[in-house]
Amino acid sequence: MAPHLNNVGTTKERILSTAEVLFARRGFDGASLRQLTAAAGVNLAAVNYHFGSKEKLIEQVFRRRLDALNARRLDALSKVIGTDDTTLEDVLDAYIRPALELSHDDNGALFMRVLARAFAEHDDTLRHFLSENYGHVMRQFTAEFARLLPQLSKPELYWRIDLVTGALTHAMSGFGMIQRKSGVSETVHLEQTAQHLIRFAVAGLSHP
Amino acid sequence: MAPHLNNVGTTKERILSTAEVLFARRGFDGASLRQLTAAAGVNLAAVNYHFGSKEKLIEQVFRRRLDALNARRLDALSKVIGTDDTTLEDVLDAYIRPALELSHDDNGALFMRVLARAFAEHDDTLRHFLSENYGHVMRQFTAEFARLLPQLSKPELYWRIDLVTGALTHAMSGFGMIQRKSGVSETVHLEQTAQHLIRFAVAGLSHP
DNA sequence: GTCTATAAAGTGATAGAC
DNA sequence: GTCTATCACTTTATAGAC
Repeated sequence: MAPHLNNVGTTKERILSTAEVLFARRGFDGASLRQLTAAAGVNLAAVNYHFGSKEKLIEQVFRRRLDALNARRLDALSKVIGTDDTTLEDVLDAYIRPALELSHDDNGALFMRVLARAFAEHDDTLRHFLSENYGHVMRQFTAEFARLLPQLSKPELYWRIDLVTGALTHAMSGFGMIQRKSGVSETVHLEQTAQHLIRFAVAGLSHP
Repeated sequence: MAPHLNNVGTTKERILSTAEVLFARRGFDGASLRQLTAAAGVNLAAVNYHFGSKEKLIEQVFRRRLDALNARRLDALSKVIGTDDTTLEDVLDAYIRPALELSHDDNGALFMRVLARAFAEHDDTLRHFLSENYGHVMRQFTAEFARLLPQLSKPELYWRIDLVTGALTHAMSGFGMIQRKSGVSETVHLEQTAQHLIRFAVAGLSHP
């Protein structure tokens, strides 16, 4: 065996995949370009050649997953709104399910951990990047929550969304590592988890 | 003005307070001993003299706050249990209020951010240290939740506690930075926040 | 596009004077 | 208990050969 964690795909892809794993495990500061390029089986200089800097590599790690994830969220949302009988469950399903499904392919679960880390870091540069590029998604979901929960004041609603977001981010960063019982299929496990999270979020958002 | 962030107290105390601020802002890896000792207005060598290593300094940053915080939590818990009419609200109040009160003195709010960071890091050494030293607190609260929510299966209960913990950790790491409306006193603001969090947690734990 | 070599700065930790 | 000076490394980034 080669002394690499990752030796499939192009150099650029290998770097991105390996970065995801190491950023999840040791953080953005904790994972050095030397560890990363060694694990990816590429040359140290390759990161700067392909991405320009470590900072830009970090951005690309987010972009690779979030572009697809948020597109699927908005797509799912557009399919449940606009009718008279849209429920809170429907909207939450559109938000939660794409993230849970992401947790099932290759390193998707690790990416959710990277996301949770970024969330906790409170780093201004990163927050600005995320809000700039993906803020519209959260705004669209928030508008829908406001429509479905007209009895809540704006501050009250924002409080609850913030709490639910904290809970979901935390839960999803652990999901994928949770042992599912033998005899329970992957599909059923995902379905059960989705129902757990959705019911919790409904209770947290709509309690009297 | 001296070029320091912090120049009151003993050297050891200055290091601890400054470490709390910088660890909250830049993370454990992100804040170097050089930045830290410069900001504290002490000599670089002082950290190793007083604490032995950066790792042990980090442990002391946690100890300084968590010893008091968890003692107050257990004290509050002991005062509400044992009677026939203990409610879920009472138990959650015993868990949440000490943390919110901590957020109000000097850098307490920043410590909650350090805690949220540690939570997201998934670092084994740190998790082991926290579980070893403060795990009994969470176990005692969990036992009380189990007693008050007998209709929930063990896995179901653990799921919900995990989600609530994620929400509270996230919320408290932001608390203290939230602008309170002028005209609302510090005491009232804390009371309102406590009620928010408690009601959310009750809903999340006890929904059907 | 990939390599080696190296620059320039930063890291935790320590020895030894005061 | 505090200081300076320094060791031994690691960090990101880049210049220039292939």
